[in-house]
Amino acid sequence: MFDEMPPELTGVVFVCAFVEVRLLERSFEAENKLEPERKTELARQLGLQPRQVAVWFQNRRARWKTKQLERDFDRLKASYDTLLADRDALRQDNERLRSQVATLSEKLQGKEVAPGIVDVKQDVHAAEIIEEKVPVKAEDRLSIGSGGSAVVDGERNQLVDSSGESYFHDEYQGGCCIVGEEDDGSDDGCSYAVFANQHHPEPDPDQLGWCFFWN
Amino acid sequence: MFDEMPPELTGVVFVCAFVEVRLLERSFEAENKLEPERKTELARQLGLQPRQVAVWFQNRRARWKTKQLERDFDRLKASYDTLLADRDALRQDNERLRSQVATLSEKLQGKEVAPGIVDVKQDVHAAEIIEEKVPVKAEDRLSIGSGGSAVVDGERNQLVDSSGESYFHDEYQGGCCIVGEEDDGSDDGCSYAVFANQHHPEPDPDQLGWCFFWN
DNA sequence: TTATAATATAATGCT
DNA sequence: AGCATTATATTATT
Repeated sequence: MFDEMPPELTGVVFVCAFVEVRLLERSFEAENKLEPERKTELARQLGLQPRQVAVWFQNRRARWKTKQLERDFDRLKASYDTLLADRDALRQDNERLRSQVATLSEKLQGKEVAPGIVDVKQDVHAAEIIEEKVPVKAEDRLSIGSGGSAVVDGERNQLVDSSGESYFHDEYQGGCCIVGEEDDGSDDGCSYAVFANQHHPEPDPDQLGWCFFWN
Repeated sequence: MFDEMPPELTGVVFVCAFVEVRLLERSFEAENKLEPERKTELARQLGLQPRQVAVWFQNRRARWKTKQLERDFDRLKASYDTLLADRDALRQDNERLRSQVATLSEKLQGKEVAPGIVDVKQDVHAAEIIEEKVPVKAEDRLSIGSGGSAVVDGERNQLVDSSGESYFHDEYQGGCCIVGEEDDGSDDGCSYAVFANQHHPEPDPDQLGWCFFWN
């Protein structure tokens, strides 16, 4: 393994030899930045040039930043999925309420005229919203995907690469699966899960992958 | 500027001297990958080792990938913002509809009882859904933030920095609300909504905020 | 002016 | 080839 090592000053990992790198790592965890004194101290402990220690910290910061971007992406993705499900739920609820209003208004036909608000702005939110397309598979982006919230993706990706530029080869199609339980402590807790996606906020039998419940 | 240049083989940019790098860039734009023949050809044209050309392409691909991740993040962020605004609009509409239903139900007092759906799950979407907290300022991450869509942020960020590690100063807390409908086509469609978050896909009683149903 | 943060780039070795 | 890592160089900042 050390065959290729040049005779001159070698890399940090080799000098620090697999064990002492942790010293650098621990030091980095404690403090992102490197004060001059800590630098010389670390250099002394590791038998490296202070310059090398400084460089190591610089590169370590760069690495951290990249990883952080990946983490943030995954977090945002999860939030997005949640929010999407939330919105779709609201759409449906909205639909339900509209028909309810319609029903009630009908029943009021004999009495008074309905307050006149009923059918205004009927389906604004459901129909006119621009479809969002966002990248999906975080795992495809980098080898170390967080693995979270991959539950519902994957089956229905349509391989529509509209941009032709992204590493992502499929467009986000939506979909969410949530399982809950009653919080009142009752034992017969009914649980439900439904699927929907943003292109089909209305649960249509064809797109509806499944629907189950248990207790 | 060339004072510090070592006498031996210098870097690509120096040999290619500010103008000819474009040859590499153009070549890269045309084709991400580098076939052996193109490699030798480029090396010949630029007076570089084929090895150096290969390395240049490798590093160039890595750079591109990083940029791509940033672009994808910004895209996702924009979608998220749109979606958030969308959801908030739906919430408002929902409120409006609910009060409308209440009003209509009141007016019906003399006739029949309202269909029994009215006050169950009173304000689920508006009140009980946990506020999502997601990373906001894409501009803070990099100097070249997309700059768009700051619309919906800011009001609901709680500045809870649980990790203390992120460039973003607040953490996502999860929260989801799903509403479904029976897919059997029956008209009395039963709808459900449950809560969960990404850290607890399994509904655990402690984390489960609430659960409701109606029909 | 020196030091350093941030960034871009080159090169090496491993898989 | 892809990837992680180390190192050097440039620029902006303090």
